[in-house]
Amino acid sequence: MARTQTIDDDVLIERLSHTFRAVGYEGASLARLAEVTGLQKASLYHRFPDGKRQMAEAVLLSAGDWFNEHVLGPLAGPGTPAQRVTAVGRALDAFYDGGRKSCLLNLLSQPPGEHSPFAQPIREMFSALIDAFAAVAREAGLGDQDAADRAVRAVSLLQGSLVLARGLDSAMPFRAFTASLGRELGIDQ
Amino acid sequence: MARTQTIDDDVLIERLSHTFRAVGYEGASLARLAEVTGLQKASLYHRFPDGKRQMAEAVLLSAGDWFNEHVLGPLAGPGTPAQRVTAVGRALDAFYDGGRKSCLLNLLSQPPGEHSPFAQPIREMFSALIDAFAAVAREAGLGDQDAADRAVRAVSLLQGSLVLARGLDSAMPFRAFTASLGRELGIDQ
DNA sequence: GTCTATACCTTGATAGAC
DNA sequence: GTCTATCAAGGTATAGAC
Repeated sequence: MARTQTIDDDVLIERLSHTFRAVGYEGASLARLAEVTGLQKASLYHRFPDGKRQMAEAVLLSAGDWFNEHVLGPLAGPGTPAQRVTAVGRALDAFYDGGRKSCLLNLLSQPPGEHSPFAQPIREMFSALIDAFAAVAREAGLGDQDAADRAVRAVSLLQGSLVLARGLDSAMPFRAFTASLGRELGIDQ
Repeated sequence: MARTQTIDDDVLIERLSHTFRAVGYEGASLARLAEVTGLQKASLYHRFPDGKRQMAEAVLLSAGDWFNEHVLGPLAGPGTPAQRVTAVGRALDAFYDGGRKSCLLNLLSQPPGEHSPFAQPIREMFSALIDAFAAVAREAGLGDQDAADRAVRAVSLLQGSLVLARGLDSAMPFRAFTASLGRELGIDQ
């Protein structure tokens, strides 16, 4: 035994993600990451030779893939704007577990020093979500400027409702966000 | 020398606050805190016998005082709702330096273990701000439920715009928030 | 009240056996 | 591919002189 992989890449990433989202980058010590994955630290380094930073990058990349498939894709896909936004609301609810899980883009925004290796992917993912919201709002009939403003507001609301949900230890703010997303983007429901 | 206090309590707290808001709780090492305050670690422990946790608590308390004086007070004070909200918008702009500084309530929400010593004050401060926003919205003529919903949205927008401002490295989302605060609370401008 | 010096522990990371 | 054992560095915290 132990010559073959004991834990699948997907499961591994999932558990790392869970930990980073729960305690943040600095709070996720290697000892903790080893514990939640059931691997020893040396085994984690075998999978991620560049260490913790690479683990977080992999988690961020995985989250980006999920977002592309379940959020950005559907937003640009078939169906009426209302249908698409409703589907995306459900996807976000699943992704953030009804407001119980935090967003990596928030948690990874404040760690190492000034030039974080996560800064660029974070910026890109925020921008992509804003653009996708703005596009669907334009499709629903809004002008360019109005659609852009509402898209920024919608992403702010998403992030802020998650912060508030954690701070209040209540799912309510996030539920209010998902319920209001369509209206926020100027889409009749 | 060195038998008398070399740095005033207010200045000390201010510099600690600046650091916690810049790099978060775990990112704020004692070495760093000593450096920014100009004190040695042992001197910090003389001022805060319970160590780093107590420093963060003091910073949180100080921020709470500032909020009471410049935000919660004015919101309940004299003037029309529109005037009060405008003044509070300016205060928030100063407090968050136009979106360049983060919110302690976000940064301190995710650190030590499950039962953070900051959880309760954070919850109370979020609740107080929501209540204050709701009260002024009711004064402006909104119904109880509508006012409560909008207050939660306003606080979510505040937090989210700060997250987004940091992630995008742009003041725009936060500026958009302060500009829209009155409208958000149902107040004619 | 602040300092220098240090104790002690946890951190991220590596070496080498199996 | 995973393990045990270990390392140097940096973390929080303390002792004791001035």
